[in-house]
Amino acid sequence: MEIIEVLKALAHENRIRILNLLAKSELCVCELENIMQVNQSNASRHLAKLKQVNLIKGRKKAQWIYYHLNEKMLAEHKFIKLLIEDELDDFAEARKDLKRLKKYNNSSLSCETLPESNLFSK
Amino acid sequence: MEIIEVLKALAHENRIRILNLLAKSELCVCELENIMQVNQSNASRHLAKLKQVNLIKGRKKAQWIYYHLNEKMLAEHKFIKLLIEDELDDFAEARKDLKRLKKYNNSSLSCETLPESNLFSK
DNA sequence: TGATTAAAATCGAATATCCAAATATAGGAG
DNA sequence: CTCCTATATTTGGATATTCGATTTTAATCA
Repeated sequence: MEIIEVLKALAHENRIRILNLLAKSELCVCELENIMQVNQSNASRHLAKLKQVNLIKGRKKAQWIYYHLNEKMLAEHKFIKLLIEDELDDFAEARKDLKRLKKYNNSSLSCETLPESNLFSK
Repeated sequence: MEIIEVLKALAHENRIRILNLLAKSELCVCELENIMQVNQSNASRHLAKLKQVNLIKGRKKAQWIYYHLNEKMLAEHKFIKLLIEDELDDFAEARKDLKRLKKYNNSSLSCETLPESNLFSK
């Protein structure tokens, strides 16, 4: 594990937004796409970079891959945990993401029904 | 203060090495140049980026500018403090820098005498 | 089997970051 | 003032990163 590589992985708005969301709940690409309002290619690419440096892990379930934070990594590198938990409150975009996550959780949408919905009026 | 900008400033080997050194002692550009064995332009450029996001501060003394960590920033963003203090032990280049810093401190060299010395056989 | 769909990988283009070398600035020292 | 030296900035080119669009892979299901 090369610390500089981890820092580079952390130094992108979309990747920080993903970590912020995954800290609240496990999510798959299609959910991240909708909540963050980015396209599939973008979400997937940034997830790949986070996975590459072991910040997140994927868990396959049917045709979806649910991503979650790699707790082992966070335990071994406390600064990352601190960053995600304590530093994102005044990052506007991350706050909006949490609002949309809440809206999504309150709806009864799921991966199966997301495509035909327009919860966030794409 | 934009957290993403700070993360970008942190995501470079030479800048992390600078922070690692400044955590041990206040240093000017010519000292960093010698200890890190990079050229003047390189040291200066990375210092500028660190200063731009408020991670370090400069203190002018005669013709030298001595740089030190911005303690206020570290106090307000604990994850940075944790990163610098706890995560660089197994970053080989940073360890070498500390050895050279020690060697420099044990020598009786200073900014005045550095140019004509060849402590690190440039 | 073939159609559908989630996710990953690839493409070329745009943008950003990096570098060393050269130049500029600014503050002593003579 | 002029020369010298520490530091900063600019330049031009190389490399890296990012992007949306598209294609590929792999799993599901009719």
